[in-house]
Amino acid sequence: MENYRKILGRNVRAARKDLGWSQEDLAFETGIDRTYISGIERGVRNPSLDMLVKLAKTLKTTPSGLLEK
Amino acid sequence: MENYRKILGRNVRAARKDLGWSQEDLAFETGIDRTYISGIERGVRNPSLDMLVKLAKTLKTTPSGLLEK
DNA sequence: GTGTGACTTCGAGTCCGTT
DNA sequence: GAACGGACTCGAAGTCACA
Repeated sequence: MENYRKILGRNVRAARKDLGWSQEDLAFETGIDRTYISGIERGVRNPSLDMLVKLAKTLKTTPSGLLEK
Repeated sequence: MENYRKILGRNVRAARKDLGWSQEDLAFETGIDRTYISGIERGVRNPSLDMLVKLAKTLKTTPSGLLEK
């Protein structure tokens, strides 16, 4: 089973760095806690669809895009 | 804001019907409760990433594919 | 065969801190 | 700036009876 938490983590981190943001910046922009962002990027969290949508919007991509390998 | 719960619901229902399955069939194959499947298809639930992965695998698609418009 | 409201339980998500 | 831990709150997970 492919680990989609890891895939999501990689994609979030890449998209965030593309924007030149720190985790704290992304936390502020999304309104999501910074420790939670950290957990998502490390692949240890299991976020809800609403979270994926928030992240995707802020990172200027789509939920679908965040889950592509 | 596009409603990704509805998008997911539409895609799950379409993929399920493509396989000629009832909600009960899908519930059995995924191990998820039938009423929970119903809630996802109607867009009233906010499923986690792990749920999306389970559904995608059983429906022979990908989490990313389930979130495309 | 599906929609729906109500319910309990446990993990999603927040907030504080330290390394 | 980021990883990690503890304690907390609230909503997702999971189930049921009934329409």
